[in-house]
Amino acid sequence: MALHIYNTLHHKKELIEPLKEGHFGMYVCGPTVYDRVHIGNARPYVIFDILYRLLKRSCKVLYVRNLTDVDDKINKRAREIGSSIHDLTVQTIGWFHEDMQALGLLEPSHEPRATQHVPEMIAMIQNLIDKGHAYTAEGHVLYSVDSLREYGCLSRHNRDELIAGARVEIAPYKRDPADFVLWKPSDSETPGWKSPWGFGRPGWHIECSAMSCRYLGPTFDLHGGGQDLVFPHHENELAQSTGAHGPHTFARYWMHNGMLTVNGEKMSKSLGNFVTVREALQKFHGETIRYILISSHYRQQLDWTDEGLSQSKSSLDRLYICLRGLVDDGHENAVDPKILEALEDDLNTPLALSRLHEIATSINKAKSSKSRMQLMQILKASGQILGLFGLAAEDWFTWRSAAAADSLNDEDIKSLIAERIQARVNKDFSAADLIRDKLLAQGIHLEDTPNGTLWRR
RNA sequence: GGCCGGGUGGCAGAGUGGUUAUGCAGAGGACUGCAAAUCCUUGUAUGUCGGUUCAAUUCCGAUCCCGGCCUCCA
Repeated sequence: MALHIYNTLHHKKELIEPLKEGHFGMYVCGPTVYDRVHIGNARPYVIFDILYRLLKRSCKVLYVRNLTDVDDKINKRAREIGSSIHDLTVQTIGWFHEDMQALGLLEPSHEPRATQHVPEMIAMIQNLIDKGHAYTAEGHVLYSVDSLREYGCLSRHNRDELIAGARVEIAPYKRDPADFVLWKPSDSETPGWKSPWGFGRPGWHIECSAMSCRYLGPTFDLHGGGQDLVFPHHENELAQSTGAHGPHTFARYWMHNGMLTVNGEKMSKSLGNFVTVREALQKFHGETIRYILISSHYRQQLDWTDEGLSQSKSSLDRLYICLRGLVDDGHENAVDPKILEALEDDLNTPLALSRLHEIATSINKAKSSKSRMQLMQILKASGQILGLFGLAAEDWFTWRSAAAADSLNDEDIKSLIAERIQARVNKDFSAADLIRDKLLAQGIHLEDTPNGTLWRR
């Protein structure tokens, strides 16, 4: 089976066929760098990381994920904390990379920054003006949604509804309330660039149109992000790019992930109900966070709970227990075909995870050590396409969260285990059990095996 | 109001027009000094009401409820 993905543009699953055989170009909207990313922000990055890993098996993939480092929220935050915009964005980008690394993400091919592509944006805006898709008004350049018949086709909004929408900002310089800003004037306090329309800065959407074209060309394969970007961000990107490069298609496939919720409500900065990736990492390993993020289908909503995290931890423990004793021969191992099949069917990660557990069961039931080892290698390779099993099993079991930094350290644990072994040799089982209880109270699980006592957190 | 998605066992979460995943938690058994891990067994799950059908959790319609978007959003 070949890869099928649900295309937002056509509202159905479609066979993915690259524009250029053997090559694949994808663009994912990255963060606006004024603050730590939260778990909801991280969901698409994890999802598209898995798509990237899957595609890389058969194609040369150009994966572009931008960094938005010019935005009014950045300006506001910099003012609030008395930092320069440059320092704020550089620091936030550093945090972002730390968080993404902790979640086990591969680096994209390109991570373009908006501020480094202003000339491309200016050229594109000029192009839109020349083609009659944009107009200038009071130092602004606005996109005229009226100029593009298909405006609204991605989000299925029609023009009448947009005009009726109560939340549209009706600026006096707009010809139409639904027109959106391509370029706006800056004063001496806000960052800006010289342009044919005066000193100013780009609007929100133009950077993605300009940068996707710069790195992937006017037509490329797949564009993705969260469902909340469908309108207005992606609709407007589509309008800009189509206006500038039409009639060529912009992105051929659009892919959007469902929202993360907390107590059934969307996790968002404005509601204040968000958990930053950083905060979650204080208590749980990045792989546990990744596991919960892929334990439901990417287009479904996912409710973020502590219960879900601990279930994910337990599920991962089971898999890592199976990988104990695996001798990695360094060979590229085969991924289980059923897992590939699940992923190729619109990235069905929960089904892929269930298959991982079936393999785990067969490992535990394996009769010969040879077949056991073979299955272990399949399990590891199969998990890795999901971005799991980035650690050796023993490192997974001994990992200690920052939140538990004052709990027993490895040396304490080892010496208590040694004490207990001595007690068991002496048949002093009550002393041995006392030590075991003490460790368990600290979250340390012991396992007596024929080859000695194993422990895990 | 418009557009879109969803309601599955104690919890999480897939597939599927008939035999009904997977994990977590629970119960019983095997194993163990006892545990743990593991294996085996186990649990009358598909919001409600209709329709189509030999057969519906799955298809169709209605209805109730929940969530998302409608110019801050991943």
